[in-house]
Amino acid sequence: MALSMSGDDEEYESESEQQRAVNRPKPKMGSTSAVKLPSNRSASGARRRRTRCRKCEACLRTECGECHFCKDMKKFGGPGRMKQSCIMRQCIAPVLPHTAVCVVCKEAGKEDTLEDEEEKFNFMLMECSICNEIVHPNCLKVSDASGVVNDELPNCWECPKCNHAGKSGKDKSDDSYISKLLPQVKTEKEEEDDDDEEGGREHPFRSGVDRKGRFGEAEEDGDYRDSRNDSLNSSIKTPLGDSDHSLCSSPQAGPSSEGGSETQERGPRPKARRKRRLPNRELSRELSKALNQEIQKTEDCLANENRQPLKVEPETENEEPKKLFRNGNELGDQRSHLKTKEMNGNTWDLRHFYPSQITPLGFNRSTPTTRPVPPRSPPKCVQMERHVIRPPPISPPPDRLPLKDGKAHILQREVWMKIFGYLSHQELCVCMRICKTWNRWCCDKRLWTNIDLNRCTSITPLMLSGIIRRQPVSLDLSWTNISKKQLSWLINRLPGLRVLKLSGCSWAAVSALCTSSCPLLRTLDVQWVEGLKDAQMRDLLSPPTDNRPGQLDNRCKLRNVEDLRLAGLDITDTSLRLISRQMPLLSRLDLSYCNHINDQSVNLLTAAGTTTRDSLTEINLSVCNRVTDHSLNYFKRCGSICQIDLRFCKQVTKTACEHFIAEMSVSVPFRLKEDKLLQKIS
DNA sequence: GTGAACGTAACA
DNA sequence: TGTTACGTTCAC
Repeated sequence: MALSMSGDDEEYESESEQQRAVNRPKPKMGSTSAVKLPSNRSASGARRRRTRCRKCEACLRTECGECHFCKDMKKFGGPGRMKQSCIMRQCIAPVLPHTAVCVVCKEAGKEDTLEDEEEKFNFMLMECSICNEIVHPNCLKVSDASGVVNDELPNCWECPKCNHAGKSGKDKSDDSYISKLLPQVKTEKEEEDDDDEEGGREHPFRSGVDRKGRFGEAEEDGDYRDSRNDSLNSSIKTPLGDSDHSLCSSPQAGPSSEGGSETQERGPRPKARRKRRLPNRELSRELSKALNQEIQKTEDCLANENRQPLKVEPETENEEPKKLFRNGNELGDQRSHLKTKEMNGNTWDLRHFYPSQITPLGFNRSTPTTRPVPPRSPPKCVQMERHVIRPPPISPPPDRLPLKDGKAHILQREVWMKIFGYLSHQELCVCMRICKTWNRWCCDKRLWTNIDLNRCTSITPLMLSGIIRRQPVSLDLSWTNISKKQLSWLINRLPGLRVLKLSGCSWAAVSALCTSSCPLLRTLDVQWVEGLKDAQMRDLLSPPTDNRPGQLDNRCKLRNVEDLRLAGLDITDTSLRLISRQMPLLSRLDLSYCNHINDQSVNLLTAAGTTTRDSLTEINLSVCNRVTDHSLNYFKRCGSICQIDLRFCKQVTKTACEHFIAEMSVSVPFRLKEDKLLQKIS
């Protein structure tokens, strides 16, 4: 490529223009788009394309063949126009290409030849996210300069020059809002870093506790004990994304600088740290006021650190973060009931009236008329789609916790991970505030396989990015006011999602499933979804309607679902026909509280030639008042049936159940676990 | 605002 | 040389 990596704006532009003139006299699309600078005019170097790390979990995957981009590929029968990587193979840590060299010495990265962590850092190539220049930190002869290492992306920092000049990926001069808020938060960390330096290196635990205490802004300059208590309190309010604060604005780390960057300065060399910008006390006050807004900005910061161009959208819903905090304690921790006092009565009641596992207790079908109306309009999440939120790698470095004296803690990361595995998500959020290393470790997706946002009254952009960063296998968004756009955004970024719970959401939101492909989904919970009837079910189960080239796929989007929860829906046999055809792996089906379900429905599901006849193992027909004793005869056809829930079916008699058990006992022994709840004796 | 399209960097 | 896919532009 003829582009100069060290060239200034003019040089680059002119060259780019030349190319444009030569290669495409009449450009239809972008010309040298892959290397053309973003609108950031302060950039001084050509932007270097990054490439796969080839090591991360995503890189090691094979193409799914199912996603939008795979379908475009020629190998999968598409036209090959989009030229994008499989959604499942989006590299978590894209690296600089092998051809990248230092703009000063023209040499490649030399960290591999060194042992010492800090030396490694000084001799590795670092790309500035602002000016795009790639240098060895060691080659910068700037004294008393400070670079800010991007924790999220390998070999990425804000170089001392840009950092010193106060430049940003965003044009601060044009955005007083950001310039007012983001730097303040950074400064908070900078203050600590400065303190660290002044007082020598601090034990990471102590340092971290202070940090989180201040960050949560519970108190100003509280002592250790106070700040610990405060942090615990604030942790209860910790939102999903909140703990990413420290990750996002963590000034240090980077692949080779982990720990090393915490060591003392070495002469005039630039080092990765942040500069003091505000007195801490003043900052704390400011931070207290600005914290809510800053949460959203943190995500912008995060995205910015990922070197994605993004627009800045001021957070207009100032009270949002409070709600976010309140709901944060829901995260996967069913043990917590702390939030119930703070929730409105309606939501509180519903939480208790509609457990996810329906256990009919006599309440009737009319109850759902008090379906929780989302208390607020869905929050804006427009900008979320511009962000690339990269999930943290499995087993993020370092291997051991760096200690005050420069040594490493005796326990290895995996031992810590086992310990973290015993903690609730709330407690993990506390841990994430302790120190940078714990922050990284606690974000490991193995600790977040199940994220529960059930009944969060407001799903915010920050929460969405927090979810993406944790890549859960199971996600419960039941009774939330998530919007279609948000859900679509989520689904497309959770390729490994197996369990999705959307009960009580609106059809408007759930309809996102119609346009998104989630081939790995095994459990889908759409019970009590408002407006979900036969017509919507057809949309949900029918193949994609996109007929553009490469988009042809006649298979059901939910063909691999094994567990389908449809309680409380006004669906009829029309839907059941579709289900029996389109879901060959369906094993568990919940049709409780479905008033239109009758014997004929059961007949359909168990008819000869249907896959459900053999695949069904559990069926819930409780409180289906049109189901009669006759249905039990149909269930005798099912080869794999293990549980039939007919509780509170008015037209089903205990006698019929006992008769069923007696007949089946010849081949498959059943018992009555409860009244009209038939269960196979294993 | 969104996503398709595409030039071309990166690499085998 | 062929393939993959990053980063950008622009039509809708």
